[in-house]
Amino acid sequence: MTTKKSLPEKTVERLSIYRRSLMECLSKGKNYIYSHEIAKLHHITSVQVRRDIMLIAYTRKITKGYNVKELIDLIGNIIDTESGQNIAVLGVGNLGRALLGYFKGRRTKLTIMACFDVNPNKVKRHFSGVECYHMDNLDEIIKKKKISIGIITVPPEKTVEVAKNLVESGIKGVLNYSSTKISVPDNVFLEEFDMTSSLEKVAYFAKNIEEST
Amino acid sequence: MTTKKSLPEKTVERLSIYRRSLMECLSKGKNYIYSHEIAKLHHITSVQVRRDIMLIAYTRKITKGYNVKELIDLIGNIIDTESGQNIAVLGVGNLGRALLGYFKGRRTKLTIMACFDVNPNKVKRHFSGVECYHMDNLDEIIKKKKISIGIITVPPEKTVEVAKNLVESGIKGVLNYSSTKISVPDNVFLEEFDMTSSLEKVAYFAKNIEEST
DNA sequence: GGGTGTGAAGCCGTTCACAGCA
DNA sequence: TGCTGTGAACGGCTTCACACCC
Repeated sequence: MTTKKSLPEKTVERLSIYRRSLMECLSKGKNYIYSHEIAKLHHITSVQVRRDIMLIAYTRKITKGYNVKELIDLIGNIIDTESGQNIAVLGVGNLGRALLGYFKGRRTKLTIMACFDVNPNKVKRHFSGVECYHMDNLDEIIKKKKISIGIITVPPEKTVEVAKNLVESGIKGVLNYSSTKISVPDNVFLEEFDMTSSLEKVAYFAKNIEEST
Repeated sequence: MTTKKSLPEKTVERLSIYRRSLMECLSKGKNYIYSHEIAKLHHITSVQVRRDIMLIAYTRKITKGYNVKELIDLIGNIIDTESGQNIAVLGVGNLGRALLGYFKGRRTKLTIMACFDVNPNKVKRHFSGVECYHMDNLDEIIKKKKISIGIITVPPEKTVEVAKNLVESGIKGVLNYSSTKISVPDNVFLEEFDMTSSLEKVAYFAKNIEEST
């Protein structure tokens, strides 16, 4: 359908970040912005910014700087869906609650519609305004609330099962924060983030910087 | 000094992950392992695994499969330091507590020695066994406890200041989970992770998978 | 001059294809 | 035959260098 073939992953990430700071600019009354200004905000190069914008900007009217409002809309057209997408958080531990708090009251097209846990003390309570359901009702709620994205924050030993259930319920994207890796079919997008290995990576390079001086 | 020039970032991340599952193997009494077995555990290719190991394995005695114990030690030699490294968590919100819980009782060479907050109700309390100090004492504690790595989980508006203080206290590595980007001198290793943009990325690709069917 | 858009080059990381060993 | 180690090809992303416009 759409001619726009899928953007590079990195570009999508950056566009999302640009948009946030562009919205801040707008709220400060700044209506035009240069690529090098955006670049400075995010500590990248202006070429990088222009490349990214190039990939989404069909219109080519060359003026000085970008119209902030227009750019925000342009990014929205690409990364949002018309109707928005619904999200579930799996596991209401500290990390799950952090995420719930994080997204509370954001004005994007992404809405956290439900969270799940196995702890009866958490079920039926609300966390950052989001109701908690029992894992047993996963399939039902996902379908009822038309949830298409799941964020996994359950303990390692539960991860594989939860992932399996998500996929079976027809989820389209999974963000896995558990240290246990999962696999999903090709028609589900998977992003995994391992907090331990990130930290060990930082430790490794911090050490090496020290050594090389 | 060391001839081993800095490893690729991705390799370091994976080695850290390999080690975790290797230790699990060992505890199950599995003493030898093939590259394709490691690969399967992490859903990557066996070539990738062998490449990674190639970069750290000076010795070349070709047998069938790797000695698990040896491999663990080998990875440790590369990514750990002799004496270990000390870590501080900045901000004891949900995310900070998640991280503190996460690393509690891990047997790596990385130890969380302190956490910091501005909330007087948190200061002096212990979280997952780690004492919480007031942000005002950052410099003092960092030096006293020889902390070389900081994990930032404070709210966006505090991020820049906290980062500045960390750098001034002589920190060597920073892992920034705040949505506000920071900049650090060249002699400090910086890794940033933005939860919002990860989620928006997943949403974008989840959407696109759907469309392209 | 100070901006933007972009072909071409470069870099980094992954995969292919295959040699060599048990 | 089945594994490991590795040169070479490949692909994705970033940077260079420069044309073009106000």
